[in-house]
Order: sequence, then structure tokens, then C-alpha cells
Amino acid sequence: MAATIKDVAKHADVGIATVSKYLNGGKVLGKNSIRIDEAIVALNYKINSLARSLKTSKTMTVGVLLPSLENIFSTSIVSKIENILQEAGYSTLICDFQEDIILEKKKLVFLGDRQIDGMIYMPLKGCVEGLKQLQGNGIPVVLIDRAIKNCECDTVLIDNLNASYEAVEHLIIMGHRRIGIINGPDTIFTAEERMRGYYRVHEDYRISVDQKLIVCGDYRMDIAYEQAMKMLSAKNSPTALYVTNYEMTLGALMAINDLNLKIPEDLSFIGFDNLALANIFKPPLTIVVQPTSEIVETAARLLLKRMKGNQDGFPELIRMKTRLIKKNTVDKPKTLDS
Amino acid sequence: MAATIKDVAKHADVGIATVSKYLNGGKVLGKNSIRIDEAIVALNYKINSLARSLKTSKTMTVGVLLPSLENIFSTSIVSKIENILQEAGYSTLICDFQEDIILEKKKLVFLGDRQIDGMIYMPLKGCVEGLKQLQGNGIPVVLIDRAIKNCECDTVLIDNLNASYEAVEHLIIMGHRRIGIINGPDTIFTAEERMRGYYRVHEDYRISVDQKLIVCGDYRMDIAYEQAMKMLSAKNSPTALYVTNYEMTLGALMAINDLNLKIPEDLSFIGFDNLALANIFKPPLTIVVQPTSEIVETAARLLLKRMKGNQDGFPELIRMKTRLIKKNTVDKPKTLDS
DNA sequence: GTCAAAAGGTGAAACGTTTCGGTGTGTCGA
DNA sequence: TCGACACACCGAAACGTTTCACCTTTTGAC
Repeated sequence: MAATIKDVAKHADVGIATVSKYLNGGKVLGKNSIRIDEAIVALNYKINSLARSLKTSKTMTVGVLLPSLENIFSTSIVSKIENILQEAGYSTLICDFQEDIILEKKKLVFLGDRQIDGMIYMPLKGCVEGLKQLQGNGIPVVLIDRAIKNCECDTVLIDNLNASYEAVEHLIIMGHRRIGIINGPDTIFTAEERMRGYYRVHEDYRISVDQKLIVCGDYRMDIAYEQAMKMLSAKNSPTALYVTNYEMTLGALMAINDLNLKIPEDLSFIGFDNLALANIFKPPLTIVVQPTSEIVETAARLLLKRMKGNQDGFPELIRMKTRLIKKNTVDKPKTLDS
Repeated sequence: MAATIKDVAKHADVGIATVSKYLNGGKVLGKNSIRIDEAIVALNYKINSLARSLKTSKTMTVGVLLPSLENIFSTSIVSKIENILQEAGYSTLICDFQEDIILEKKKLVFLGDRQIDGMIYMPLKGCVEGLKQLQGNGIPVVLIDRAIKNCECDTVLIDNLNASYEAVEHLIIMGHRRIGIINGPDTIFTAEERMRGYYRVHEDYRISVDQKLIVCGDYRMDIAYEQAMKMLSAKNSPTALYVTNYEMTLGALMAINDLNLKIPEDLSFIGFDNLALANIFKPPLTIVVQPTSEIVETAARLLLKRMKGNQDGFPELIRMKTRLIKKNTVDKPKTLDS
């Protein structure tokens, strides 16, 4: 039904190979290029990317594998990646695995079978075998946000430890000694690092850590809400609270509202991510922000480089710095208990 | 390098056609199926979906084309679509066009050239020619959230008019007569419908409309912020405000905060979308919520049906109902000016 | 005018699958 | 025992492209 390169060749009265060469940017005689162009228009010819891919074994498609699409961090990742890769002619195949490690493996295999040219992967557990197989087939993978242990792989992430360090340090300097943290599950890379920052700054300032002020959430809003409720309504509750991702920040704020705690009078607060939203709260939130655009852009450019065959410095581990945006939710504590 | 179906056939000592038939669920002798299975494992054979697609001209890929990925509505759309289609064996190719009508057309063409089997499309302007061409090639398209005029196409959207009607009616019943609306740009289908609902309820209750209380925003937060600032700080400002999407709801709330207006004492407020977030505000927001899951599920199932070749009832126009969630941001107005 | 080199043109083979038409084997009733 | 009929098997052709290896034309220095 649709016109093929043969039809174009016939219509333009040139050889197939000539048309192919022209389509791929090769040099052909001026008059031939004109006739080919005419033929293409006349026949409404579209190149069949399937046939081309079969021959070249390049699909010009990259897979993006994420734990979830339903959070703001993932969304901006996808959006940015798509736009950068598109410019380079690549399509973006999306998979999310709903934070489910069974599904994680399945979708990794699925993408692998789909003949992608490369992959951006934000692991949950981190499916090492699947990853190695992909790499074994010559498909470059760039990890984003989270590293996987025992695995040689390009990785772009943020300096989680110092992100926490800086946030908690700010609270300490303001005089807080009982600082609560609602963190992600300790099985997740980022959460573990963020926790370490919390501990380290306590150590550096010789402040003892109260385990009651530490909770492992699920990076999800509802759980964080309940955990915040519990922690903040217990006796000896913290004078400041630090929450380590956006969804949990919302959950914690909801709890704070429900408990009628005033920020920063009753409780100092530092949240995470989403600058835009932080400003609509009253008072505006002090938060840790990730350089999302830069992370994604770096990862995408690295992947493009690898897909071109450039293996310089493999495996690269790139760490980006977060920023602590100081607004109005941190103040001196009311009572100074050591 | 990788094993082909020929290798499998040779290893299993059967014909190529037999292997192919078996792989596609056809009947083969028991002993043959065992030997083929063995061969597949032994050679680590993976079917080459490219070659298969070339032959069958089915790519098992659907395109998803959206104005933007950076808002909560789009995100849940993508996530749901991906999961439903994946179950049916389809991959999801994502494109967003950054609310840019030039890019919209370009990406539509891009997806068309990529030999997708179907498409979910949330139009901005609505690129009719591109759409018709796709359909002409036998590729089903399901529009979501927004219809396109003069275009025969399956469409799944919400009853925008009655969404607004119901929200504004609620305000009217509570006694409000000066009700502000911050709406999307009137070039956008949903915004136009939502506006019509605003007018109609005013008409039905014989309340005259003050054009000063109507603003066309951009469905974006920053613009809405400024527009809300202006409207609410003008004299004769409204006693109630209705905002017609999520991002603008945030922007308006930010303005309300900055103006130190108390909700609902100084101003009644109805927002849009995102139930989860609505609850963390203080007081919890009265909002209009869309049945996002149902919309997407309906659209995805419809697309699957079309891709199977079932053309029953084409073109279908499916409208879903919104719900008005009444919380604590609507009260009687302080002063009753007619 | 000659000839080598350069530039450009060409069909056929190959990528790995599905499917068409044809062949072989086994079963079963008469 | 024979024919008829399923049933499953099988190789070859085809999908539309790229690329190899070869061929033709043009160019320009002598």
C-alpha cells in the first residue's frame, strides 16, 4: 500500500541504493536529489523505520524505567529526558513498575526485549542480573538518582548525605537539639545516604541522637502523615522536623495542620523538593531542592555519548549538589532542652 | 551474534515454520514443543520484535501525545495508560510538546512516522490534518480530555460545563453573588466549556455577570498568581473564587496567602483536581475532582478495542462526571451585596 | 587525446520474522 | 488393504531497508 524506496527509485529513475544514500545524507548529483525529492512528494513516501532498524539494528529508541510516575520528581525526569532525546532523534519508551520489585524485573526484561538502544534507569531494588545482561548486549544504561551496589554502571545522583547534613546543621545552628527526621525506607539508596547525613552532623556537633525521633517512612504521603502524627503528638516531641522527600513533606504538613501546630513557632520544619509549591505555603517552606534539570540533562547527555560508542571514563559516578532554600519555617526553638 | 529462529529450528531439528508457529501459540507435537523449548533456552533465543513487526506491520506500540508532562493530571494519565497497555503487551511511546502548537504538529508527525499501532492524544490546538492522516493510515486515535472540532474521532472527556455549574451553584446557594473565576485560555476546549458552565448557572439564577470577575489564565501557576492578586486586591473584589485547574489553584492560593486573606472568612474558595493535596491545606479545600483513573481506563480500553479492529459506534464521545468535594473553604459571604 | 583517480550509480544480498502452498504421516471406516 | 482426511511439518518468498562490491561517468593533469 504505502510507497517503498523501490517505488521512489523507479519514479525518480535512479537506483535504490542512490535513494538510500540520499535519504541518509550521502552525496548524490544535484539533479538526482531533485528528482528524488519530487518522487518522495509525489508518492508521499515515508521511510519505514522498522525495516531500517532491522537492517541497522539501531532502533533510535531509549527506555526509561522508573519506580513510579506518580510523583513530581519522576515527572520532571520524563519530561526533560523526552525533550533532550527527541532532539537527537530518539523516541522514549516509558515503563514504571509501581514500586514493585517483581514488576521491576519484569519491565526491565520487557524493555530489553524491545531492542532499545539505551536506557535510563531509576532502580528500586536494582535488578543486577537484568542490568548486566543489557550491558552485555552492548546496551548502555545510565542510573539516575540511585546507585546499585556491586554493579559497574554510569550513575548520576545527588549528594544526599550533604543535603541532609546541611539541612539538619541549619536547624542545629538555630538552636535545635531534638530534631525529628522522617526518612525513606532504609532499603533505598537515597534514604540510606540521607540518614547518614543526619547521623554525621549530630556526631560532628556532639549531639546525641534519640531513636524515637527517627522514622523510616515509605516515601509516600499517607504513611508519612501517620508517622508525623505519632511523633509530634508523643511527649518529648521534637522542636524541629526534617522530611526527606516531597510526598512525605506533604503528609507531614497535613499532620502538622491537623495537630494545630504553628510553624515555626511550635515547630521548625524543613521539607524536600518542589520549590514552586514551597512558596504557596504560609509561611513559605524552607526546603532542600534537587537540581532536577541538571541531573536529567547530565544523564541524558551521558547516555547519548555512550550510545555513540564513547566509553570514556566508564563507569562514571556523577554527584550533584542540592541547595537549601531558607524561608520562614525555621526559627529558634521555644525551649532549649539539651 | 544473537540466535535467530533458524538456529532454534536447526538445534531442535524441526522446520523454521514450526518454531514460528509454536512461538505464536500454534499447535505443534508435544515432543517438538519440548525440543523447541530446550533449544530456546540453550541458545538464549529472544524473538526479534523488529523483524516480526516488519512482517506483520504491527509494532505493539502506542503513542501518547500530551501538551505537557509537568502537571499532575498528565502524570496520572501516563502512569495508568502505561500499565493498562502493558498488560495487553503494548509499549508506550511518550511525547510531550510543551504546550507549543508548532511542536505539537511536529511530534504528531514524529509519532506517525514511528509506525505506532494507536495513539492517545490530548490536543492543545488540535492538529487536524496530522490526525486525519493517521486515521487514514488505519491508526486509531483516542482523544482525551479535549475534543477537536470538525473531526471524527473517539473522545473521552469530562463534563466540564456541569463541573463548573455545580461548583458555582454551590457558591450561589451559600449566598455568594460576586463570584470570581480564574479559567484557562478560551482557546482551549476544556476552558471554554468550564466558562460556559459559569455563565449558565448565573443565567439560571438570574444573577448578572461582572466581567471584571472573569479572567482567562493560562492553566499555569505563575500567571494565575498575578491574576488572583489583581482581582482580589481591586475594589469590589469577589466574595468567592473558583479556579479551574490544579496549577492555577496553587497560584491563586499563593496570592490569597500573600494578601493575608482568610479562607473562608474573607473569601470562599473552590479549586480543581488533586484530592490528596486538597486535604493538607488548612482549612481543607473544597474542590472539583475529575475521575482521572476512569477517564484513562476508558480511553485505553477503547483504544485497545479499536486496535483489535472493532469499529462499533465510531466515533464515540464519552463524557464522565466530576465530583464536587465539599470541605471547609466555602462559607456564607460576610456582606451580602446583590 | 590519454589515462588514472575520484565521484557517483547500481542491483543483489542480507537483516529475522511470518505465511503460503505443498508434502508427509497417521488414523479410521469400509 | 485401501483411500480419504486430518494434522502437523516444512522451505521459500516476502516485508522494506542498508550496504557491499562492482560498474560508469566525470574530472583534470600531462
